Amino acid sequence: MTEAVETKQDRIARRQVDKFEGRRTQLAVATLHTLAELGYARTSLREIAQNSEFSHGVLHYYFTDKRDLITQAVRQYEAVCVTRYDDVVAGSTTAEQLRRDFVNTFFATLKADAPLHRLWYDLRNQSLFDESFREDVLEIDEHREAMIWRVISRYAELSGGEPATSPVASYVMLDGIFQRALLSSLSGMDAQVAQLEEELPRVLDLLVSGGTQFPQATGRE
Amino acid sequence: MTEAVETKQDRIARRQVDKFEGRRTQLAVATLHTLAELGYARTSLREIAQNSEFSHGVLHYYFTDKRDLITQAVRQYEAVCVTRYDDVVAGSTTAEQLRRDFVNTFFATLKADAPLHRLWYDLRNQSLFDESFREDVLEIDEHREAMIWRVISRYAELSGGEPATSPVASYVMLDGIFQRALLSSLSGMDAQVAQLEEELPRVLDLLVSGGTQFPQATGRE
DNA sequence: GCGAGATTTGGACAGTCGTCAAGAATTTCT
DNA sequence: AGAAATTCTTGACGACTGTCCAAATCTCGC
Repeated sequence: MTEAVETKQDRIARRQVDKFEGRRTQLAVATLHTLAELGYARTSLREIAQNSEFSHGVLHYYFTDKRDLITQAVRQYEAVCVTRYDDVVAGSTTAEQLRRDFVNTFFATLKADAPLHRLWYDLRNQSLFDESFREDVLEIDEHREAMIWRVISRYAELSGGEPATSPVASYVMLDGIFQRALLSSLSGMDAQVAQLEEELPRVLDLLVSGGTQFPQATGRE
Repeated sequence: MTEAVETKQDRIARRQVDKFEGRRTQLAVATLHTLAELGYARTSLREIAQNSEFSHGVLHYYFTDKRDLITQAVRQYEAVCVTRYDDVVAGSTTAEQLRRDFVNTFFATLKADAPLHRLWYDLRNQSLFDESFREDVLEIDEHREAMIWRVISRYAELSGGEPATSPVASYVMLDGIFQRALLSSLSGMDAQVAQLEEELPRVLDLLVSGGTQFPQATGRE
């Protein structure tokens, strides 16, 4: 039988593949940092390499393309961003606590991860021009929407209300607030950031108990 | 007196200045179209010149910089975009009519001017990385906010309600819906665009009559 | 219609870009 | 330890960028 030999070869091959994948993610992380710093338009492969411990040639050893590299970096971003409010949802036992923790986390990540967030908006915008980004962008946006919907539906549950809008509407409205707060924050307009922070709890109430209730209150469609 | 002579020279000089400014706006329009087509990251001066009837060298005769040129193009955009709902506000006599006309205009320009809108979001995002764009972007965003607030406050007036959020919150929430509808539209996800269109009237009601009323109902602060 | 000034052209420049390949350096296997 | 395979560096390439400039063309007052 060749089984024993194959498993041995497989082990070797798998270890090599793992190492290969390890370097890929390592370089993807360096790419992510460079993109967050410079934005898509001004990020070059040589600049990415300088933010890693390798030279620029190695990027074409691990990635076929610049597109391949950036796509991988975007996927790295997703892993970081998409579970941001899960602890808030899991750890809250009252509506007031959930609302407070959500608002705090919202503005904490706004300030702490501002470069990463502006990168996301940059890449999402690129997908409006470059079709090859669209698939990944839409998938990440779905996950972000689901993340927000977990907050909204849990808040409705705890407060005894019903969501007032669809999942997608809830997400994009809160995302609009986040984008504006990000722009204000990076522009040093602290007063406006504070105003939005003060107003966000009221918006949350608007989205779950205000006005006519959203017809289909169940999840995605 | 030299007055007669000066007015004559002035006439000549003014005509030349007018001609100069005319070319500037003409080239700024060509720039706007190129940017809307390719996005900021892939727009080059030679590409802009090809979309005009001149050669690439002439751009440095009328503009000092690439930045100067793009800034001028952005200002061109503002003139087009910022009065979009004024007719809707002026021509509506009932809340129902205003709501219907607003939603229709909202999705009409979404589809008709999609390239222009994605350019705006592209440039607004650039300002997150490039400080030199921020001033113009913030000014345009203020005008857009004021434009939306005219709709919201008029709708509140006609419906006998009060705005439920601040001007900035109303604007960014509706803008979030617009961005998402734009992405969905460009991605061919017509069902989602239709869903948002169907939901927008309810969102509008949420923003003026739903939940607790916004404390300071007057204009900008 | 002439001539001075305004306008436009097209090429040259110094950089930077993504991509690639040849060879050095390193790791891994026997 | 030596051989084989891998990983990484370095330099080169053609294409493209923003900028600048000398010369060609055009405009318009006289």
